[in-house]
Amino acid sequence: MQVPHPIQPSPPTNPHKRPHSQPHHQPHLHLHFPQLPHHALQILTHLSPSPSLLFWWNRLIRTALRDAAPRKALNLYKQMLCLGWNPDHYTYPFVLKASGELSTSSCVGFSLHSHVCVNGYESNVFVSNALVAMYGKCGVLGDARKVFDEMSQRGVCDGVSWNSIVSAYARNGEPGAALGMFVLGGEVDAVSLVNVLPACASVGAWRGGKEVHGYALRSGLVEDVYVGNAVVDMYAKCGMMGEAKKVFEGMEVKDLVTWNAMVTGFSQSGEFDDALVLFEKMWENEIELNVVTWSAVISGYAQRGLGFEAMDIFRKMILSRSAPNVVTLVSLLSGCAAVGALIQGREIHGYAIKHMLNRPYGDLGEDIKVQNALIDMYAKCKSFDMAHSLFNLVLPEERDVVTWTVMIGVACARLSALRFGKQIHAYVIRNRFESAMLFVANCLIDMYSKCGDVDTARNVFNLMVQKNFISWTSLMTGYGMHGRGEEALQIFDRMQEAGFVPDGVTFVVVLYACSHSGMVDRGIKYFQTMQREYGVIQGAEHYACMVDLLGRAGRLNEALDLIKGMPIEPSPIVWFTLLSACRTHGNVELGEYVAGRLLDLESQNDGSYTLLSNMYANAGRWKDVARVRSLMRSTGIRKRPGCSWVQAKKGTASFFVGDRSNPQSQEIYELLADLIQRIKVLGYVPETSFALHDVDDEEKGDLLSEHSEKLALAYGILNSAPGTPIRITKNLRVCGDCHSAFTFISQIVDHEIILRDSSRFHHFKKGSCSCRGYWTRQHVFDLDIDFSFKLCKTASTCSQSTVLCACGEPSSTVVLIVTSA
DNA sequence: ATAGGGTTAG
Repeated sequence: MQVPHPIQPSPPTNPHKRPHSQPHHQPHLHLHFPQLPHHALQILTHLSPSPSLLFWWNRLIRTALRDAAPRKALNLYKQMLCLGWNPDHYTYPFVLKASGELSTSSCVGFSLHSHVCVNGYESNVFVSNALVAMYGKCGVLGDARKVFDEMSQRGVCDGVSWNSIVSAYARNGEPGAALGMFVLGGEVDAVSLVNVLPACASVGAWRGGKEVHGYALRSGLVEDVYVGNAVVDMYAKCGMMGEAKKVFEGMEVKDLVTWNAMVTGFSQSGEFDDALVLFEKMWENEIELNVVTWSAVISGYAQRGLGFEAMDIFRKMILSRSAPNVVTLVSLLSGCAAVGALIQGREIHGYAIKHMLNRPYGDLGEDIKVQNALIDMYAKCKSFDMAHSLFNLVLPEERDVVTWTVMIGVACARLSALRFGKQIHAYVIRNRFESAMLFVANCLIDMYSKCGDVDTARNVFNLMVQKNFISWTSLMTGYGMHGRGEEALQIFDRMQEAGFVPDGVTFVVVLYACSHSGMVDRGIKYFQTMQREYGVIQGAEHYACMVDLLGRAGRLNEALDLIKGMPIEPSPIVWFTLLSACRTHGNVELGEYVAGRLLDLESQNDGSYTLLSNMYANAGRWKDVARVRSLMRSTGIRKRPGCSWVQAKKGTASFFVGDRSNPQSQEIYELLADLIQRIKVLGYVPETSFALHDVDDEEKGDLLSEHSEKLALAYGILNSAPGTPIRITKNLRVCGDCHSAFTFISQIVDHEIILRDSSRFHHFKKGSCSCRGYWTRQHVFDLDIDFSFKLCKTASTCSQSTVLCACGEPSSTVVLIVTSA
C-alpha cells in the first residue's frame, strides 16, 4: 500500500478531478479538506507516535468538533491513546469541549481531568479554562469552582476564566452565584453579558437586566447579535414583551435566535396570537426556520390543549424538511394526549421508530423521554395494552422516575392516594433507588399538605428512612401552610439538631409561619438573627415576609419604614404585600401611595389593579373603582379570569365563570339553583357588592350564582359519594359571596368542603368555616400552573403530560397524578 | 500550523 506523505496531504495530486465550477487559480487547500479526515486517520494509524505529527490528530479532533460530532471527537482521542500517542496542551481543550457538549455523564470529564494532571497540563490557562467550562456543562459545580479557585490562587485568571465560572453557575440553577461572580469579575465583554443576562432572566431580576442592557448600549456591545438576543430573551422571560419588542425592532442585525426568542416570549407570556403572527411573518420573509422555531410553536399549541393544531404544524415542519428532535416529539405527544388523538399519536410513534429510537449511537437518556411520552399518550388515549407493551419494551435499567410515574398513573388510577404511596414505596424498595425514594416522598409530603392533610404528610415524613433538606423544609412548609406555627418552628429546631443548615428558603418558610400564626416578635427576632447568626443574606423575599408579618398585625407604618430602609431595590412583590395589607386594614391613603409605587414598577400586572379596585370597593369609594377600571380598559390590561377545579370520582373538572362546557352543565346549574333557594331560607343573602370585583358592572346581578367556585362545588356534590370531603382549588381569591354561600351549603349537604385559593385554606363544615394558612409566592405560582389545566380544552381530556408540558417539572407531575388518583 | 468562555424550544 502506498502511503502519501502526511505533511502535505492537501495539495491535489490530480488537478483534473476538481469540479468544473471551480476556477483553476483558486487556492485548492479547502477544496479537498472534506476528504482529509478519512485519509489522515488511515495514515496516522500506520505511523509510529511522534510529537511533530501530533498536530494531525489535533486537527482531526477539531474537525469532528466543528462537524458537531463530539462523540466522534472523543473516539478519536481514545484511538490515539490506544495507538500510543501522547496528547498535548492543544488536544485537551478540544476533547474537554467535546465531553462538555455531550454532558450526559461527567465520568469522561473526570478521567480527562486526571489525564490532564498526569501529563502536567493543569497549569495551562487554556486547559484549565476548558476544564471549568466542561464541569459547568456537566453540572459538576464543585469541581468547576475548585479548578477556578486554583487558577485564581496562582493569579492566572483571565476574562475567559471569569466568564466560564459565571456560565457554570448560570446554567446550573445558581443565578445568584452567577451574578455575584459577574460583579467580582474584572473586564466585561460580550460573552460576559450573554452569560449574565439569562441569570437575571431566570430570577426575574429585570432591574439588573435593564442595567446590563444599558451597559450594552453604552459600550456598543449590543451590536453583537448574541448580546442583542440575550437582551430580548431577558425582557421576554421577565414578562416585559413591550421592552423586548422595542429592542427587537431596533436590532439592525437579527438572526434566527432573535426571532425564536420573540416567538417563545409571546407564547410563554400568554400572547400566543402574537407569537403566531410573528411565526407567519418569518414564513413570509422566508427566514429559514429551525427545530427550535417549530418546537416552540408546537409546544405553544400543545400547552393550550390544541393537539390537532400542533399536529398540523408538525406536518408542515416535515414538509419543509426540518428535522424534529426529542423536544418536538415530546411536546407533540402531550398535545395528542390532551385531545385523545390516538391516530395522530400512532403517526408520531411511527416517525419516532423510523427516525429517533434505537439509533446505534443514539442518546439513551434522550430516547427514554420519547418512550415515556409515548406510554403516557397511549394511556391517555385509553390504549392501555399498548402502553403496557411499550413499557415492557423499555429495558429495566433504562426506566427512570418519569416512566414509573407515568405507569403508576396508568396502573393505579383508581386506587386511593395512600395505596399509591405504598406502590411507590414498593417500587423504590425493589429498585433500591434511594434518590428517587427521597424525591417521591418529598412530593408526597407536599401533596398531602396541599390537600389539607398535614398530619398524613407528617406520617410520610416519619416513615422516611432517609431525609434530606427538602424533606424538612416541605414538612415545615406544610405546618406553616396550615397556620401551625409552633409545630413549624419545632421542625426548624429539630432540623438543625439533625445537622441541616438553614438557608434563604428555610427562612422564608420560618418567617411566613410566624407571620400567619401571629408570632410577630419571634418573626422579628428570626429576621434579625438570620444574617448575623446564620450568615443568610436577607433578600427581597424575606423583606416581603416581614412586610406581611407587620402588615397583618396592622403595623403598616413600620412596614413602610422597613421597605424604605431596604439595602436592595424593593421588588414588586414587597409593595404588593404592603398594598394587600392596606386593603385588609382599610388604609386607603397609604394604599394609594403604595399602588403608585407598584404601578411604576409593574404596570402590566392585573393583580395590582384588582387589589386597588377592591380596596376602593371595600371603602365604598365607587367612583375610584370606576376610575381604576377605566384605566385598565384604556391600557388594555385584562383581569385574569377566575377558574376553579375540583376532584371527584370521574377525575378533575374545571370551570370558568358561567362555564357551560362541562357535559353535566345542566344538572350543575339546576342543583345550584336549588341549593341557593334552600340556603336563602336559612338566611343567606346574596352579597352583590362582591360581584363588582369580578365581573363587569352590567352583568353583576345574574353572574353571582355562576362564579367558578360555585360551579365546581355543584359538580363535586353531583359526583362524590355522601360523606366524602370535596376539595376545590381556585386560582384567585374566593369571592365573599361564595364564601358565605359555601358556609350555608355545608350546613345542608353531607360533605366537608375544603377550598384552597390563592391566599389560604377555607374549611367549611356543618355551617361554619375556619380559614387558615398563607401562601408564599411559590404557592401562588403553583396555582398558576394548575390554572393552565383549564387552558386545555375540557377537563375530561386534559392529561398530566399536558401539565408536565406546562410546568416542566416532574415533581409537580407526581403531585398531580397523586391528587387525581 | 492547532486551543478556552456565548443566545432560543420540552
